[in-house]
Amino acid sequence: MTFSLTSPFRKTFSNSLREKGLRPTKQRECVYGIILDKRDHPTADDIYYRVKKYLPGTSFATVYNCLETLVGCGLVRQVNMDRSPTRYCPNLTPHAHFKCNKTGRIYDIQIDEDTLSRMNALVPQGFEAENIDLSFSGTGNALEN
Amino acid sequence: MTFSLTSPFRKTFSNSLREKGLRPTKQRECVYGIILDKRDHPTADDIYYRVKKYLPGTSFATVYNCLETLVGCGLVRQVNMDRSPTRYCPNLTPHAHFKCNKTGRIYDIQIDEDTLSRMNALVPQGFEAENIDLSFSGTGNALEN
DNA sequence: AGTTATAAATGGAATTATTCTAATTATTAA
DNA sequence: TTAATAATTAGAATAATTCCATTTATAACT
Ligand SMILES: [Mn+2]
Ligand SMILES: [Mn+2]
Ligand SMILES: [Zn+2]
Ligand SMILES: [Zn+2]
Repeated sequence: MTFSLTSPFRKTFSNSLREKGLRPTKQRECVYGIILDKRDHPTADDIYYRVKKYLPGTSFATVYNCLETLVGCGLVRQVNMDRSPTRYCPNLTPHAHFKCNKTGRIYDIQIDEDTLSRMNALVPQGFEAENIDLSFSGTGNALEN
Repeated sequence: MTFSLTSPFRKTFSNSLREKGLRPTKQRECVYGIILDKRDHPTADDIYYRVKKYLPGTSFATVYNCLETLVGCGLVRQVNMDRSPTRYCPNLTPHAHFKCNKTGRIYDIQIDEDTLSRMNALVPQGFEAENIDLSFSGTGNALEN
């Protein structure tokens, strides 16, 4: 059994890929579905093992390939904290990340427009920022989930 | 010839180490001096080759050991952007980093108190942030240096 | 100064996340 | 269908960093 996206997500998925002349394969759909399904910022490794439950033949290289493709299409975002393995996030709104050093869990933190524009205003003249990255680490309650 | 710190820095250096019962070795002094000397956010690799000019017998492991020690003493900070090699920064004031995707150079960007406290205010109740990390990437003029 | 205890430095091997390569398989369009 | 092309696969390669066992340096104490 393959991992099937629900209608609205499947539409976004195949449109985004086809716009770039890429093919909506079952591996790509599965990887995307898994990232959407449990928004816990999984690593490639995490994703690999989850994908295997649906498509047992999937290789590690494929997971990395799919992730690169999905990032390239703007469907998911990479999250890097320190030197730990890259994590993947389907939340496309402007948001920061909080990593709890006790549990290792990563939480989304919304950024309001005001604070966001203040952060952007830090960038001096002559510089053009294409990307902002804000992350916190410390300890956080794990009440949610 | 060993890399010698100027008096005020040497004082900070040996005090910070001795506070933790650590020894101010010539390798540690050299690594610290190199990071202070050219504030270009060098990688361990960069630092290794610069150190070798002063202390040719230095090993890679030692550079990593010294860096870990200096970070532990709060004399330098690690800067991580994406998955690229860790860089080292002697600027201990609250500041963000801007990476130019064309040149690879990393620039310090000061953060004013106001913006800083707004960023801190994003952290929800129940979470205690020990660290903030703000980084930008894009294109920047390389006029300085 | 000389001895001893401990910390640090060293070279090389090991680890680990990620990327690359060459061969096979799937998808699409004609 | 067939042919062209793109994607997947297994495994090798890469690269930053860490680990390990040994040697050397440092500092405290005679
Ligand atoms: Mn895992
Ligand atoms: Mn270099
Ligand atoms: Zn997120
Ligand atoms: Zn800096």
